[in-house]
Amino acid sequence: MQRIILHIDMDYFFAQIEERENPQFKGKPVVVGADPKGGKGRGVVSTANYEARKYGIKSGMPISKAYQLCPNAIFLPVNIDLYQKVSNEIMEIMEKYSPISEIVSLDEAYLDLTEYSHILENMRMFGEKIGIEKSHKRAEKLARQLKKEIFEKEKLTCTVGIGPNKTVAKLAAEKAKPDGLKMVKPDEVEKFLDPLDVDDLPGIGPKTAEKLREIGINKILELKKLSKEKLKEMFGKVGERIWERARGIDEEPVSSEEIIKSIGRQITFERDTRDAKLIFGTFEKLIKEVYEELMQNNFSFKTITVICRFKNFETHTKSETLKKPTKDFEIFKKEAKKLLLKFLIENTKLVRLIGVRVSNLS
DNA sequence: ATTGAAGTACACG
DNA sequence: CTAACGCGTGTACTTCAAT
Repeated sequence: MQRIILHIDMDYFFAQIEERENPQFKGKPVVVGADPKGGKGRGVVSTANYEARKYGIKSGMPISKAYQLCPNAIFLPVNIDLYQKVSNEIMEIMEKYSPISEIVSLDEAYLDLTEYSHILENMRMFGEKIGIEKSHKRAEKLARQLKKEIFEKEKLTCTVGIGPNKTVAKLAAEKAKPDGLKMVKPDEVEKFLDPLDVDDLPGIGPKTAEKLREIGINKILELKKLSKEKLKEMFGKVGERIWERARGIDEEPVSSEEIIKSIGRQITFERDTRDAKLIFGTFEKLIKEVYEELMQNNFSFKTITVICRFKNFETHTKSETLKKPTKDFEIFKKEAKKLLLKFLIENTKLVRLIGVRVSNLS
């Protein structure tokens, strides 16, 4: 079955909302993220608008580096409640366009329009059977309409990619940003993918891209020369997915069902520390937050994992799996603290980050 | 031989 | 002074042990 998948991606989402709320920011570099604290901040950039990007500022970058690049930018904290509210409104609009949708994050979603086209075909609307060509025309029209509705109701722009599957739709959107609309039809997939960089493909991150670069592979066209077996040998199971994606093959369905598999919290201290009072006090807060979320979902847990990152960035985990699933807060607290204490006993380095996670939920 | 547990690596938004 | 690297969640891998 030939599908028609849309990927909807809001443009520089957090920063665009801040521009909307504060029109005086328009045309100026805006950086949403951690507090730069005069260049000493420890967090990272969440989103930067295009003016800020001109200075080389990108999401994920340490906020201290962003501050170096443009100290005069407008630095704003992440107002997640506002972004969540706006996101909900947008997703509600989006979901009217198809019963098959998938929300990926606050600012990204997929829609499967195949059904829609299919229904039209079978209905023989307007007295004629609608062929694949017309289905694509209709999908594009719907995408334009969706963009228009989001802009009129929310005063925010987005980019829509259309393709035969999620991978191609996402890449199409990626290449059409900002405020764009791009359709890649089934017979155009190869021509579209070949010149792209390998790390454009979902599943290829910095490490994988570097390994490929080492053997002289930079573009997807070159990546296709590697056999499935070779990629499997290099990257395991992921390698096979890479082989498929390089050829525009991706059967992943658009699906809204999400199963929570773990819940956790972690925090980086303002300064590296060995202060037991501070460490355990902070740890209790994390435990409480995790437990609260656990109870909101009425979950039992079986496995507790404690994460500890030291001054030198070495990160370690310790975990314990209980005999039986439980929802008991005291057991959670006691076991988690026991694990954290082990770290503090076997290691005297300053602590940068601590975290706690529960999994094996039921 | 299979399963489970512990710990780590990597990816993504 | 000796660079700088958050948070939350997921998958997959390796290693080791128990059944």
